[in-house]
Amino acid sequence: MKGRRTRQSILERAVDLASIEGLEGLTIGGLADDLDMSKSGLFAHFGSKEELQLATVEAAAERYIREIYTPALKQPRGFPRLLAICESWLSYIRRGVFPGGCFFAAASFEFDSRPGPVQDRVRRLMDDWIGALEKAVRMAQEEGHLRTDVDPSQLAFELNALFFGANFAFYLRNDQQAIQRARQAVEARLEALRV
Amino acid sequence: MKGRRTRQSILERAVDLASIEGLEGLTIGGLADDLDMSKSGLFAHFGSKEELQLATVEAAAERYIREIYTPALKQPRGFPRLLAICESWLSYIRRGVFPGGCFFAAASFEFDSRPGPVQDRVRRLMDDWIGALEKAVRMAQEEGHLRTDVDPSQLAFELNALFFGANFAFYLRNDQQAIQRARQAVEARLEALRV
DNA sequence: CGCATTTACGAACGATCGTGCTATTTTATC
DNA sequence: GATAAAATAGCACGATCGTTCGTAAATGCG
Repeated sequence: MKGRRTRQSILERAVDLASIEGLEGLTIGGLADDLDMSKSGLFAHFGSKEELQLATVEAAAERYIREIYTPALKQPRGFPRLLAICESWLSYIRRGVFPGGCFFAAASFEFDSRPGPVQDRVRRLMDDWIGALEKAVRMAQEEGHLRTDVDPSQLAFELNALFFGANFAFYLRNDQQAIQRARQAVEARLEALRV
Repeated sequence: MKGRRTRQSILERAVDLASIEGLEGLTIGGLADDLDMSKSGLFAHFGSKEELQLATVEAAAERYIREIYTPALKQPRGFPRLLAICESWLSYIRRGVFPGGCFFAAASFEFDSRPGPVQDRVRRLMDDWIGALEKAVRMAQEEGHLRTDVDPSQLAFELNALFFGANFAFYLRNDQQAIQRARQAVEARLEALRV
């Protein structure tokens, strides 16, 4: 089936564009022009703009997991893996995996007050992501690598905040030191909790 | 002049709406309907959508400074004022000063890849804000309240990241503990640097 | 009050939005 | 290679976008 392949290439481009213009700024006609295809031809793959947005979020999630989470899982569970996730996140910003900055940071702030299926999906994915961070912390504690008097949710909150802060400083403020700053804060915090 | 008064009330509403729908999602017709006035009547106050966006950013900045910065300046310079700025920020999120969450967090992520006058203005304001944080840190050091081996830019980066993280967790994830988590992280970090 | 100025409105423009139809082209199967 | 199915294109729709313009109403000053 050629349809599936076309659909996938549409979504890859949609993810890139949405990271720049936002999921609402994403336009069916504009996306079609960008891909040199007809509006109706593209539209037929999704049936509605909302379905396109949901599919775009899904494609972004796959890229996100592939670029950040999966590589870090190669590190042994515990402190090394936790650190690898953090480094992976910062590298993902530096490499510009999404041309407009972290897709999910942008989508989180775009949809935090726009109820509907897209918000629901973004929220669930971010819950999963924070959950993955918490799990990595908990495993580091279970392995005896990390002090147990710190709440995994608390540490996951702080690490994620530093990631978003790095994205903000790097993409809006063009602060070339942003990633180094985030790394320093992450490592200082983790090092202090190391047993 | 009645025009100025009308313009101001338009902008107050525009700020609220833009914090929910975004500055691009803000619509002249929609804003006019919301205020029970004509599209062209409202339009005449600004002359273009971009001017409306710029004026909205300006109005949001005034509210931001009035709600966060000015109150904190009543505290004596040094550690008390630095802590007051942080508490003021968290309180500003809890109180819902902007109905859709922090206007500037949203605008920062919306415009971080949209070059133009609006991005320029948002960037400058955020530079000013981070600069104000740095200044508060530096004053705390000069007063002998804070260790001098920490880079003010580094600490300002970390504090701002925690603020954005709190906004994210509070508004998208509906995490009622978000503000408490941010406060804990802020206070732990500042307390550790206190002399 | 009268009058000049400011402010607001109504209607309309071309462009673009998402979406629905029908026709044509391309693909996959026998 | 014929044929059924799938994929894409073309065209048009109503709605809404930002914007313009001419006119009416409201305002403020003497």
